Amino acid sequence: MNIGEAAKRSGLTVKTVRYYANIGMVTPQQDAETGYRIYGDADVAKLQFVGKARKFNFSVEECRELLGLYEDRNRPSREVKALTMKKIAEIDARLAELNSLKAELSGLAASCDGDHRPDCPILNALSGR
Amino acid sequence: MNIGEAAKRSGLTVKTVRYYANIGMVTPQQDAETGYRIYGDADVAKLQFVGKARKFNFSVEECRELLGLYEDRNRPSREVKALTMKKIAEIDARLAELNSLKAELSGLAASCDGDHRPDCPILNALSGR
DNA sequence: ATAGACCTTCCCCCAAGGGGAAAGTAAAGA
DNA sequence: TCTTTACTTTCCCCTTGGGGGAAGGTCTAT
Repeated sequence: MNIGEAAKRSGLTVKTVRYYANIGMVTPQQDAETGYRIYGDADVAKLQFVGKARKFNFSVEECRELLGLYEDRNRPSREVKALTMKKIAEIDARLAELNSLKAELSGLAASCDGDHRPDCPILNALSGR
Repeated sequence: MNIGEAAKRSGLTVKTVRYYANIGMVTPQQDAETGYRIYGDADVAKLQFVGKARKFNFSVEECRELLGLYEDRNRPSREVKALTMKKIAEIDARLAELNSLKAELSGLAASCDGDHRPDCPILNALSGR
């Protein structure tokens, strides 16, 4: 099938599918005459795989790694789990960061009347006073 | 003072300070002869202000807006509070997203033995099986 | 034959700077 | 005074993960 159909079946955009081909992540066959990319069912499966992994916040490089593990029928599940745990740890770090940020901003917002008057504790805090 | 001193006092890198000058956020005077940027105390205060706002996750464009409000001695504090509340809402949305992501990944990780055997529920989930 | 829907490569764009080259300037030591 | 070193300038490419669009080739239907 052509790239449009592969994109539709995998739920990705044509641009994205072409990008994955360019970076060597999912490399379809190519029609020597027209230059058209030719996708098979296995390619579409890989595209879907990568699409899901991306939704799980894995970076493109991590997706490449996961895809390698996915294709290796003998790899230990340990490696996949390690990657997943690392990703969870990253999310935890980001959660902690955002939570403390939210607490600080909430504190600032609570101290600001938010009316027509110009006095603003938020700006005062930002300006270091 | 020169850009290096301004950077040190504001806690930013020289690159960042130069970038802020280029995009018109904090525009110092310039020595007509040497082309050196000349920063005053007011410029350093603005740089510090922007630095703090950036740490609070405000985008550069939002910092520009906050800086405008900061310089306008008559603006209503309402506007500043609105910007802050919007930022808090964004953080909340991101927190919700990350939390659900973490739940899904944790579920996957828990179902995976993570040993030497090749069977891996994580990869199975990603491949849609 | 020709229109419309595909496809290709190519190049620029986003945020928010970082890295580094080439060249000018300033300050301090020998 | 000369030289070294530190500092500054502009310029250009790099990052993530593609999006937008131009110019041009291809395919399908009428």
